[in-house]
Amino acid sequence: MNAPDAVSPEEDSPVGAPPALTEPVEDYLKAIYELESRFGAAATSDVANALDVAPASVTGMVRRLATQGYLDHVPYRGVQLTARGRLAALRTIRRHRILESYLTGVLGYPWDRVHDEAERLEHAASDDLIERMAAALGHPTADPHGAPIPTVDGIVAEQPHRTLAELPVGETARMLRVSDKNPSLLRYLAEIALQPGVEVTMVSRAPFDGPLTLRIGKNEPVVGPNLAAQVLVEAMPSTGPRPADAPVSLPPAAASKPKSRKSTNR
Amino acid sequence: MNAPDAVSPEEDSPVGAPPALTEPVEDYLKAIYELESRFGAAATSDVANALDVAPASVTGMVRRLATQGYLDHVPYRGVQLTARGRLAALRTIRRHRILESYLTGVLGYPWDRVHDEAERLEHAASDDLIERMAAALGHPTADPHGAPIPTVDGIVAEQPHRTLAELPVGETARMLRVSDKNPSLLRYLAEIALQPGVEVTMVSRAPFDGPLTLRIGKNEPVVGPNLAAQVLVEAMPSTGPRPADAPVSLPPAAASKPKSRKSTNR
DNA sequence: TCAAAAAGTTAGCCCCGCCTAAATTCTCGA
DNA sequence: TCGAGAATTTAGGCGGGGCTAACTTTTTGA
Repeated sequence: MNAPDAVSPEEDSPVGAPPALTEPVEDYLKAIYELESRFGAAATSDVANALDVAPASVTGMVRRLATQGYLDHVPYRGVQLTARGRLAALRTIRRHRILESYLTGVLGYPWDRVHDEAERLEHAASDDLIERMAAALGHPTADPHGAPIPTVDGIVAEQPHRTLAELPVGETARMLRVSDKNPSLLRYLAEIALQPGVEVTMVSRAPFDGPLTLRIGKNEPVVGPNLAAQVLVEAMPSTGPRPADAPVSLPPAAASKPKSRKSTNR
Repeated sequence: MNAPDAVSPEEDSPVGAPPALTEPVEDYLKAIYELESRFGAAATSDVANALDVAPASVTGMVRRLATQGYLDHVPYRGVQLTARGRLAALRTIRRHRILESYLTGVLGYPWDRVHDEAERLEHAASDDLIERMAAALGHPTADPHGAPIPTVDGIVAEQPHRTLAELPVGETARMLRVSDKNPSLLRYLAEIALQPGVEVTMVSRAPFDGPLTLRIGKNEPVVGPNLAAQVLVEAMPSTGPRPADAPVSLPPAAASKPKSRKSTNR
């Protein structure tokens, strides 16, 4: 029997099953998503930089992804995810963050070493495995670095925030989040006990972009403005009323199981 | 400075770090290892069959792996792993089996569903992760299907065995092992409680290759000779003296943590 | 305003895995 | 022993993902 002309005789299931993206494709979508949410758009060179490939390679991949409906591409202008692309990206990000949570929460990984491992596992783990891990952790809403974990259907609870560098002298805020991509930064933060959920006070600020003195618990570490700019804290002082509209993602210091959590640095 | 002529200016570290095999390469080596230990040699068509690729593809890959020193290839004759290839294969197999053990032992996977998951994860998990999982399980020596887990330096404790089909009427033996690759078989075995470590008695045997009646605990399931041929049991009746030379791999029913283990089938 | 620099794209190429079709070699039974 | 059929290899291709070099477009600052 020959194919009828009405029904598209494509090979994949009608609806629901995602078409099984390749590893590089997942990486591109994830990187573009992150650039987009950071800068509003993703430039070719930024994507190239993020993925450590040549700009020409990005152009090629972007064209392919555009024809497949994952993104819109205006030549020389930039790239933007479609709803489809965004969902795919968020799926990968969910996997990544749940994996990071599991590795620290259950397997005792230090928080500076989970990124690379999750980066590889996120492409290999089945949905079933990811959900089992999430369940084992009590369905955490943020990863060990404070990044919110998207839901299965791609909803992310982004918290309003400012950087620690912006915290006025005398004010106290709760540490919210830090990038998972800089191991040595993470090791240092662990050393001064600056982790998501912890309260930090701006004690003083040296002039001309000089070092900042913080109070964290009983200690008063002095940090550079560079570092402080990478640490996100709550938008409002913790004494103020919490904004009721934004869904609250518990930072993992509070959200993760009372499991060991000893020695986050090695 | 230009390269001196004595030292090979290759890119990888001098010794110790394996050169990072691709996923297909790991699959080929593993498949060839398994065929070799089952039949003494690996035929092109068997490899093609095991990996579900065309025979011509196997020839191509085999040539490449031979030039890289993972195996010896005599055209039209067959293929054999070198020490290097065997070690690489065993590394993958170790990962696979530890993953299977972890998935059932910690994450509650039924034993018929771990194979596919492990098949993907084995290429992505770091050595560190694998060893953490092994440690969490108390360093098991066999996977949930009874297959021995190679050590880090590639030593496998193969147990002497016979198939359940060969067990004489009236004799009892301990179930040792079954392939992890046939989910429906595994589900059935779980149903009749025939799992590694369990004692099984051959009650009777119908003539002309007819069905076999077993005793497992209080039950007397009747199974076909086909099924029985796929189940490995101890070589010696459990009443005889255990051979002292062969290192004993505890089957996971005894070896794995007293962790839940509830509901191995789903 | 306008030219140089920066950013992006095209052209052309490579390697890895895989495929089919067409040889070639091996094996086995008549 | 010899020829058909089975197994294997070669030839020729393909797509994915990556690269460099050369070209175009955009941006920028003098």
